[in-house]
Amino acid sequence: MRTPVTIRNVATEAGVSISTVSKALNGTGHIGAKTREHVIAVANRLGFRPNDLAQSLHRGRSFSVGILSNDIYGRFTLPIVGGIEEALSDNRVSVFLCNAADDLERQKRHLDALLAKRIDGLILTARRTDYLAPLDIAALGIPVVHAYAQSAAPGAICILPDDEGGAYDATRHLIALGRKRIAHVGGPQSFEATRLRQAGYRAALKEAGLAPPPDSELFGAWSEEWGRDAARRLIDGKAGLPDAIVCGSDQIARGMADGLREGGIDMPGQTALVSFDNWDVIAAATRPALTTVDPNLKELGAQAGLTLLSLIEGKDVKPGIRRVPSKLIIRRSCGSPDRS
Amino acid sequence: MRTPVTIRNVATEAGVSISTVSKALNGTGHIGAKTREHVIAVANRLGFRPNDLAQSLHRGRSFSVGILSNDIYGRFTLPIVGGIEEALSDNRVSVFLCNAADDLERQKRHLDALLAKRIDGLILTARRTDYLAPLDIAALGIPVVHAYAQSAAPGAICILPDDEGGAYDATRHLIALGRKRIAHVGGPQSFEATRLRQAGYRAALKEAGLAPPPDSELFGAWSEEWGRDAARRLIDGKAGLPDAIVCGSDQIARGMADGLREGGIDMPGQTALVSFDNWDVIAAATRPALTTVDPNLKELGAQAGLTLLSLIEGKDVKPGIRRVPSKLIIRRSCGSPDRS
DNA sequence: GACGCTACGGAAAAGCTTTTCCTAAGTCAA
DNA sequence: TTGACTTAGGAAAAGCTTTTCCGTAGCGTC
Repeated sequence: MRTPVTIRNVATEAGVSISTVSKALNGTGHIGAKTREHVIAVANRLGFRPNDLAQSLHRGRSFSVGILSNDIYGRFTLPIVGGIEEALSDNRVSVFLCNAADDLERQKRHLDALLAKRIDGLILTARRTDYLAPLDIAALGIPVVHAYAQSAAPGAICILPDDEGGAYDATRHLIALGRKRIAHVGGPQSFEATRLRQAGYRAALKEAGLAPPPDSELFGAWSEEWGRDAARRLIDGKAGLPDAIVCGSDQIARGMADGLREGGIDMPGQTALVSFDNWDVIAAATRPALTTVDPNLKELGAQAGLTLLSLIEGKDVKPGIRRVPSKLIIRRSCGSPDRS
Repeated sequence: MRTPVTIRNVATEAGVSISTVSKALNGTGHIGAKTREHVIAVANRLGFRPNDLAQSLHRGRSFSVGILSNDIYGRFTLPIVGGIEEALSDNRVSVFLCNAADDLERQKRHLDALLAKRIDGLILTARRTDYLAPLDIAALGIPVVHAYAQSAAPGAICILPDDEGGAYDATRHLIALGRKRIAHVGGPQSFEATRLRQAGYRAALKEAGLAPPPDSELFGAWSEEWGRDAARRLIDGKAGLPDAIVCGSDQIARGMADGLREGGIDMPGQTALVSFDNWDVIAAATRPALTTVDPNLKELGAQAGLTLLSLIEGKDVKPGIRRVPSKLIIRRSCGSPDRS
């Protein structure tokens, strides 16, 4: 392990003082052009890289932030963290990743370490959008943004997906394709996301002068198995087969597609499907490939990162919930020309 | 944004010098018990948290490391990074996450930032195990470990999954269950992982005095579609249906299972399946649920983290490739009692 | 030649902590 | 009472950088 080159090494080699090196490299003070060029050449030759820790000590800003995730293993985490990392690294800020893992003791340890490292700010992420972060953010003394998580703290800033708007758009899309008897098969009702997606579905129906068919708003697990069960219920139901189904997630939709196909239903001919998540490994592999609402999680992460940056820079940011618009990804399951 | 409490604030409040505060809090030097208790009480009351940056400057170690991932969005990344993070945070080391995204310019920027922040070490991860990191690690001057990636650099340390051993175990398991005509349906031959899994399958067959049935070693994409195609080829093949199939991934196996079921084949009765990845969203949802090789990626990450820690602490670590043993996760597809 | 102004670079202070060296006070033994 | 030793705490230096203040030299003008 090599000792990094310090400003003193450069000063000695260049035959000037350390303040001259600093000024030459930073273009500050008054350093003659010849001296400046000479110092820069020496610094480059020696591979001098200023010690960021020392700089941070002096400038009062570390150009690092923490991501404290409550679910580092969850599939939503990847695009969110990816979006955060990209937005911040593009702005010279490095990102610590910490996994709290639903463990308050671990969370405390991470916070202690991050605060000791004088991070400029913190982003909290969770597994589900209705997660209430158990954290006194005011006591941290640094800017905090919640991404895919909420907070009971006054003045909190939360960046969330637009579940209601996404379901509204997806249902509108089906209506625009001429579908009239549209069912909704959601996840667990205990999830706010389930309820918001249902609300968006209902809003679109209402606006079109339609109503949900009888017994066609169903709820179950976030699983393919529930999707297959729901398919059987809709095939066997007294109300007749819906001509379209809004599924609460790609997994449910995949089960629904398998169940309908095995029940002899042609998709999207007899029944069209749309769903949520744009979880590619599922959505693209389902037969037919799923038209699905992409919650734009990478963009959500990027907005969280940039919002935190604004806070760090002392800009005014309006507190509260901000919802990132989703995108409808068209594949075959809805029956419109495949645009993917 | 509140200014953090410094050691000077504590010294002033406690009526002692800053060196006394440092000694009292660290249990160094000679500080009387009464003075020590008083200083600690004041420090706690003020919420003093030593500035880690200043400490790092003095002690020459930052207790932070970098993870430079070449695929932050890939599904292998989650458990690897999770394992790294957990192992290191349990040892007081914080983890920077950086996404190089197959972009040498971005990679350079990240490295510059990390080296300036005087990280203690670096872990490189990639999307595939045969990725050769394009990096002169000797020039970094800090310890480096590769996790799920390789390096042409002499003395490099690479932690990889045991693809060959996992396929060997899975195939041995099928043989132990009495299967005799065992096919192999892998991913792209351009992947080292495909070739190693095939080698493990062949080793187990050879050891049992068996041979691959004719036309039963097939290769295609990492996709369900390829799995369905392969199912048709095996059903229609002249060699007769194999009584077991080793699939190169869960995705391939899922397509295989769908293809076989739709071709009227009973699984695991007529044909048993094993596969690779233990990608839960696929493996558990496949009908029948997949017996699959878990490459133990979280453990791989943990070992990478602990290996880096040993390097940082100046311990002797043998260079080269280290393979983390996999685990065979038993579900229904192999035909043995469901132990999951 | 004297005075004033500006460019230039060095020394010192500052940011925050830890460690070392020094000094004073207290205690004990002769 | 004196000398030796130990405890206790403060001042200064160190880690690495940036910034400010100061002094000197050079140049131009009167």
